[in-house]
Amino acid sequence: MRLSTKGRYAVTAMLDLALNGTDGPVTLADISENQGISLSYLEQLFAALRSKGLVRGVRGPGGGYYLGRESDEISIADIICAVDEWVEFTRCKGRQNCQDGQRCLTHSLWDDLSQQIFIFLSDITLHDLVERGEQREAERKEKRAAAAQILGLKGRAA
Amino acid sequence: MRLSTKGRYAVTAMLDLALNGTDGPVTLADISENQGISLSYLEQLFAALRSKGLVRGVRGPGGGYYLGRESDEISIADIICAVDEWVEFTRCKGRQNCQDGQRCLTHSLWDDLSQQIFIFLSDITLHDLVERGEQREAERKEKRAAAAQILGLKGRAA
DNA sequence: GCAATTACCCAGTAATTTGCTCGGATAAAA
DNA sequence: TTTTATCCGAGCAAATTACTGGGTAATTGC
Repeated sequence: MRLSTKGRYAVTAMLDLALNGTDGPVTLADISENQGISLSYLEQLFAALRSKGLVRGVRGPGGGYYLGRESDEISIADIICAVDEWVEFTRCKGRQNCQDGQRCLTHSLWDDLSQQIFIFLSDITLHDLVERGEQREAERKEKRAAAAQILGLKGRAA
Repeated sequence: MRLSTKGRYAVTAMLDLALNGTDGPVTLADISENQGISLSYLEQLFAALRSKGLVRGVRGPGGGYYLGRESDEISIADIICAVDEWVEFTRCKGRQNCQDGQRCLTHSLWDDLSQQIFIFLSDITLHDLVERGEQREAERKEKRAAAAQILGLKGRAA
């Protein structure tokens, strides 16, 4: 598993899509402005995402991108693997000195850990994140309302 | 959170230390050979690990490195953060267009996820990995023994 | 004392990755 | 047919990764 800024860009872009793509496609120009990523770089990322079926492009005016599947069918691992090219685990390829247990042990331990991280991120979907975000948002709103009421600012909070 | 090959190198090197450092310090030359990392690069990594107290160096012949703490007191997150310089979350620093909910929402969602990965890796210690490795090793040995017995190769397995 | 061995330190640099600019081509809506 | 958008690819600056090679400082065994 690998987690770079590239992966972060891809995830935030996909989140943008999940949030704003409910009524019509979202243009890369919009995402570019929202997330502060250059249009060309987004194009690169979305080429990878598209090839993996994670997004669907619609050309022409009024066009843009849709999610390729339902947001609860797209895991964070899917997204990161799509753009990070997933250069396979370090299974001691080529290094023949890894036959005898001791030496290769650390590698297999790392592989196990890597696998765990992968599974962890495979269990989190775009939908989960959005939902969690809404929940937080609601909590915050509630807190603000409660605070406003305690302070007697408005009688009943907006 | 960030997870690069640099972090992988650091983790496998620390695993090497945890496995082989029980009777005396381990030299970087050994780790270099075991893990296939250049000596100088290891020095760089260990300078960072040392500055965070994760390893302790001993100079002179017969010297090398010890773990700085007990292996169950060193988390994977500790190691990765030590070498990856932990360039802070993208909390929309500088970008003032992130005031209004919608735009900054994706960023805070990413931050949440990043935080979750961090916590996940903070809960896994070197000791955990080593132990799990031994367990796997034992399972494999058991399986081999059982297989040998079933096949009647040795009567009782070694 | 002296030589060997190790950590420690730092400057330079090749290779790779990241993220961007630019210049286009194709598809669809207006 | 013009405009809007995805698509496509070459090229490039900056950052990061990983290494080479120069040393110095501490410790050991002789």
